[in-house]
Amino acid sequence: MVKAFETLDESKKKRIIDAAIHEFAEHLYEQASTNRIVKEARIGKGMLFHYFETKQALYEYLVDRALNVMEELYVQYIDVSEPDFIERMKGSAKLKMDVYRLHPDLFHFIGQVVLEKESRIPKALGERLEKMQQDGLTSLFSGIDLSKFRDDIPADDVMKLISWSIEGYGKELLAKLDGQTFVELEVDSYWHEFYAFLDVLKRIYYK
Amino acid sequence: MVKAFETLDESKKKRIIDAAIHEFAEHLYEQASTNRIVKEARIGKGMLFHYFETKQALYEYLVDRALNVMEELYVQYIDVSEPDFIERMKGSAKLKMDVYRLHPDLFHFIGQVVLEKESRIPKALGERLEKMQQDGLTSLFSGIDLSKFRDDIPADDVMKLISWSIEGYGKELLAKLDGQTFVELEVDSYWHEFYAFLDVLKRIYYK
DNA sequence: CATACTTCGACCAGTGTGGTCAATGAATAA
DNA sequence: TTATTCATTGACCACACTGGTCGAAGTATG
Repeated sequence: MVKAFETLDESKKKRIIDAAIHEFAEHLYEQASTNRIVKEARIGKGMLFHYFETKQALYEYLVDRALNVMEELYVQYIDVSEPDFIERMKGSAKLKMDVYRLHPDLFHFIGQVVLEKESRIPKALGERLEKMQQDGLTSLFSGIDLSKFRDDIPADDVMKLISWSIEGYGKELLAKLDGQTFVELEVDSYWHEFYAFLDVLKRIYYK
Repeated sequence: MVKAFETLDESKKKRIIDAAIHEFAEHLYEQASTNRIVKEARIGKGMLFHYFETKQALYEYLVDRALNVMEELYVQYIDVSEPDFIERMKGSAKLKMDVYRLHPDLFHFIGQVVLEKESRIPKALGERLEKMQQDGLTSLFSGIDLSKFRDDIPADDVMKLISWSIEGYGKELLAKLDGQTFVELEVDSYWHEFYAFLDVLKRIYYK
């Protein structure tokens, strides 16, 4: 029963969740191994199946948790009232990069869940996930003040071009940061470079 | 011995190669199953190990073959004498998309080979692969006439922005095309749209 | 008929799977 | 103290699948 798991002391709980997320982040459901999870979490095999009835139940618990975390972070970063497209993208990009840097396993885990062809998750969770993706899109592209864009290129194209450019920039940055650890100050300097990059994009694509 | 395999009638040979490439395209080396390969190729298990001594030998044969195909296509599409950046990118994009559409398994297979952390392939093959990647980069970015670019943005940044934009466009196009089959005429219309898109990029990033 | 080559798939030992359960330890209640 | 309850372990289970082997059957050629 999950009850027993919830009343566990925080550190052991975290160890188990981290180990499980890590395993499911690196393998699809079928390939993920409960043996490796208990080993990494440093608990006996029996305990895992005491807390969660089956591998599937564990998986659903993790998906639920991941969705909660993401939904929480989401409102913190995305400002749908901001009419400037690039400014709104700024929040979205920060969200993505922060999640990636702070919780890389969670990031990959959600990726795997989405990727899983035969959806493993019950309808309710699937709908929440889909809603999250849908909201992500609409909250990025709707209610934008299009009049700021240069008008020799259709607004839709401008938004796509800007998105792709930011995506490319983010990927390059992530590759550069890969494996490094950062003090706050250094991270700040990367954000400054990013803001400068966004200004370049404004110069290119705004009137 | 590979000799016996090479003297096989073409259709059976193709069936085996296709099945094997397909399997290694969808799984990493360890996860790829010789059982599934022989099943898909409709041959007995014994035959596979008659033609190739081990799974590893089969794998290396496939990598070699894939490299040959890629090297051949490569010279056909990339014109290093073209000084116009976007024109050169055009060839590269066509190469990528054609390979993806015509030989999607081969495309993914090479991806898996590159991805494989502990390199499975002998040094000689590894060097060929690395050379291919290296050449791919240098032949895209060196010898470009930078004077065409607008000069309020560093040339390096312009090239990156253009690359990212084309990449994004390609990904969107591929998603749109996913699963569809095309007669030549329809494909042409997509290329025309692509050329128009490249003209937009020229308008944006060239003087 | 004999010889050689092709083809098959049952079989091998090994590894790993999700899940169980008898046994022990530890804590609490009487 | 003893009795009871719950936490915890890891050996163990049946099963699935692995890369690779090999004896036998089939086929072609001499």
